[in-house]
Amino acid sequence: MATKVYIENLSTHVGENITLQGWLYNARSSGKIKFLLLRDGTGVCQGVIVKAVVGEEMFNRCDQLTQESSFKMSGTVRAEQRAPGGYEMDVTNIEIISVAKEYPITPKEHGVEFLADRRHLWLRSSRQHAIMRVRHEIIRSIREFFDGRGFTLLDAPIFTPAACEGTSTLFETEYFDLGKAFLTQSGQLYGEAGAMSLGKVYVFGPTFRAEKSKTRRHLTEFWMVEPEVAFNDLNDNMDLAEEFLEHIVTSVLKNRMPELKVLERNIKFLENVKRPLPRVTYDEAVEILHSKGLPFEWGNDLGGTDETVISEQFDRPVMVHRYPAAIKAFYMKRDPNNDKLALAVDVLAPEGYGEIIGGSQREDDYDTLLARLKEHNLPQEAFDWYLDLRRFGSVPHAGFGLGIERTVSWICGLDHVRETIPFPRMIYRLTP
RNA sequence: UCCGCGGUAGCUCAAUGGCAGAGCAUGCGGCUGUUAACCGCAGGGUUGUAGGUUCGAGCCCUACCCGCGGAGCCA
Repeated sequence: MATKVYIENLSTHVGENITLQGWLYNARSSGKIKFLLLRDGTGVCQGVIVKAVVGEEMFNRCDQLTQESSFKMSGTVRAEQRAPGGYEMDVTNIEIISVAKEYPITPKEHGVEFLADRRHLWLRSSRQHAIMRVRHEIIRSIREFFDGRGFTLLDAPIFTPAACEGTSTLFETEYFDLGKAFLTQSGQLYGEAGAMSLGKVYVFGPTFRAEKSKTRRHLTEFWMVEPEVAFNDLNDNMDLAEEFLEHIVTSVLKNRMPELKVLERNIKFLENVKRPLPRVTYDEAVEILHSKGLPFEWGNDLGGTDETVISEQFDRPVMVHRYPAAIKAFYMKRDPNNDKLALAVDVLAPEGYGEIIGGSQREDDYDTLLARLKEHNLPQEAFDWYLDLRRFGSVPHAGFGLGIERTVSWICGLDHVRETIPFPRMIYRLTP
């Protein structure tokens, strides 16, 4: 048996006799020559099989290989201008591992519903493969960013006793003799506790929303990374967010360009993601909307169309800060210069991808936070531990949350978040 | 929850109220450089469900089922 090699490493094996292991991606044949496209998870390589070289028996054996059949292919690696990856193999031996039944996903077009029902197979297609690799690079670079800056990963619980923000509809479940438990919608409150111990932390895990949202931007289960830093104010928070975004996008451009090419992503907007990112206040954002003729009333939250119009004014992500406090969560600190405003910041991605980051400086005064809890009709007992963070050595602190799937969707240039996660969970989809 | 759109072959889609079709996939045959290969032949249908109008319904009408994406809410 020749050396086993991955397709991504073919360039170091030119002229050698090696073996590739994988699945049949596609096949073309003539009377005396066949072309087998083998994919192995790292790439696709075309094997050239000439009847006069391998003999009639092996040549005919290849006909058993249906789409997605698994097999081994041995032969000599050769640089080839015409091959998509730059290399192909002159095959001398084929070993069939498993012949695939008729594969439902053909190289032609399919509808999203058909593909979603076969998500476990859809993941094998080149486009989904590319998205998963970009998703991994985004997550890898996020960890690299925080780990390289003295942050500690702090895992927040999935089961929580009450809503974090009091507004969203949550999934609930029976929890032994303790009544109801809810699936977390955010690890932030726990991140704040971690920041008071470790200074700089990030929570990274799945979150759940039971809202009946049916849009291209919503999942019921999605991943969020939430840094929280003691002694940071809103400006520090925005500095961190823009450096963070720059790092993620730079990493993807550096390490996943072939995948972006598969996705036919126009990288113009990605290359623009450099500090500083533009910062506008909510008031200025409202002025932008009015100047564009949109009927927007001060005090409302920005809708999807509003976000798109604002983001179109800039060539890179834009930070909108100091929102009306009335439309933001109870834990956000008010602007000392204007009690109607919260020290909040949202980052809007370009090209209409909407909000990818939401964050704020947190209310650090005990009495004020207690009053906010009452204003929002939240049960004080459930937040008693959270109030403790203000009882025992409270400090200014701030943080934000970045939605992984929306970020993947934006960087890949997709039109729906359902393709950004291996097995999406949506209101009408729990399978596969 | 509300608004809008859709459901025809395994898949993607056509079909003025008048014989239900094409491409791909599958099977068979052909082809020595194919790039979603190409050429020929073949099999493949309860037009989402139930009613109604009509000489005649995939098409028009009513109800229901399922799905899609937009609003709201949010990442």
